[in-house]
Amino acid sequence: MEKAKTENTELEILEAAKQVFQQKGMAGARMQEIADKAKINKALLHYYYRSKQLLFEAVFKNAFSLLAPQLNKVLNDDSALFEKIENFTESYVTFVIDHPYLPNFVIQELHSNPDFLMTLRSQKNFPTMEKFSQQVKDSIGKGEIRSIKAEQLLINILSLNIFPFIGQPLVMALLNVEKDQYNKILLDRKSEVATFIINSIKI
Amino acid sequence: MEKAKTENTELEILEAAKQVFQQKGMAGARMQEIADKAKINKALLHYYYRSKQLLFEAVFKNAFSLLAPQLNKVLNDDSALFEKIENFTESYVTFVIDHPYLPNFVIQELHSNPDFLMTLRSQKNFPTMEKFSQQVKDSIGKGEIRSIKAEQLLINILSLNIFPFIGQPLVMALLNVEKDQYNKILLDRKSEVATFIINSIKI
DNA sequence: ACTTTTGTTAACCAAACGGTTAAACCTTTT
DNA sequence: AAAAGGTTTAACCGTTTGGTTAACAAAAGT
Repeated sequence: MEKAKTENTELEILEAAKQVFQQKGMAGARMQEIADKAKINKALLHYYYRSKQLLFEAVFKNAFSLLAPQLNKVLNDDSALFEKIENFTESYVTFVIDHPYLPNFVIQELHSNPDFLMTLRSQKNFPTMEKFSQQVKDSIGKGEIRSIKAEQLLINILSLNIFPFIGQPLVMALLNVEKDQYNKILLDRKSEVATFIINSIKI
Repeated sequence: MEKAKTENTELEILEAAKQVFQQKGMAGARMQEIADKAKINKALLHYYYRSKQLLFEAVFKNAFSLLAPQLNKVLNDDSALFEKIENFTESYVTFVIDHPYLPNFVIQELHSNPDFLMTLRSQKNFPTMEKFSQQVKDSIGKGEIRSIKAEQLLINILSLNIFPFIGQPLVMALLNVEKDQYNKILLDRKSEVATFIINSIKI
């Protein structure tokens, strides 16, 4: 248990920072609030992470490293196309229930820090299109699906899965439903989305 | 030309505030930056809008009042279902090209101010589902489309149209394309999205 | 045992922030 | 032409913010 306390503090800071940054974003987050949530003195934040910017980047990279495997379920999984779409839709909903603020956080902050992607892309496990593109071409060749560009299909899959969470407040208002009811609608989408996509592309 | 100068200043402030708020959000926006962009003294911001909060609300309501008619093109237009989907997809892309930061801004800020919707919902022209729900039921009854819940279809339509803009930085990174190329992909979606949806639901 | 390193805190600091004030500057009214 | 009213500004104010310091406590090394 030598370094237990040290590593513990460092992780507790990261966990507290994750909560605050993901809910309020870089600009809205306060170092004092993070310190309070981690139950430590504010100076410790700087002892472990130097600056707000670096702490934010630690949180962001950590968040992206959780999101990337999800995206790879579409892009680099070995399963067949239809099965893959079903799996991703199923598992993405579960993923977001476990990390409610994460996708919104990543997408929002990428908007103000587009340069982050340059850093992330060089990292290993960064999702790439090649395998998925080939799979789509093959499926078209075999006559399993109609002709469609892989980029467009990918955008459609991501849109249908991710937007319902990001646009939640707006959609809830349009549908005029409360949180409980909206959650049921989201759970329905576990099957709805896959059906919708496959229906559109299968021959 | 009596009140020309006054109204001009007020509108120039609103325009400058729109740019700053929509790019940086409520928390990230600075009153000084808005004043600089409007080329006036910072005190004038408070002279016309009292506080940052009220100026923000003016910008937000203005933004939503532009977005609402777009949503009504799906929900309260008189055209037939397929035609409506085509029209919306076509006009939404054009709309976002004119107001690049707007949808992201509205959706993001609703996330931190869910209470705003209460205010907005009471406003006239706030989009409602009734007409669209009925239309979907009718289309199913006539055998034009397969059975699908109106809420799910609406979420699908909105997702496919809105997400490609909100998730732009992420999707650009995944597709490994630059802005020019991504814009071409977005323009392709003008037809792609409508085709995708109609393919999925038509019998 | 004691010295050195690592972890933690209270107090502090300069800069940035939203907001206010009082005076100057225009227009319009009389 | 001068009073009156609305418009604009420079200077200022109190608070909050990210970040630092110096002293202290707890381990680790010797």
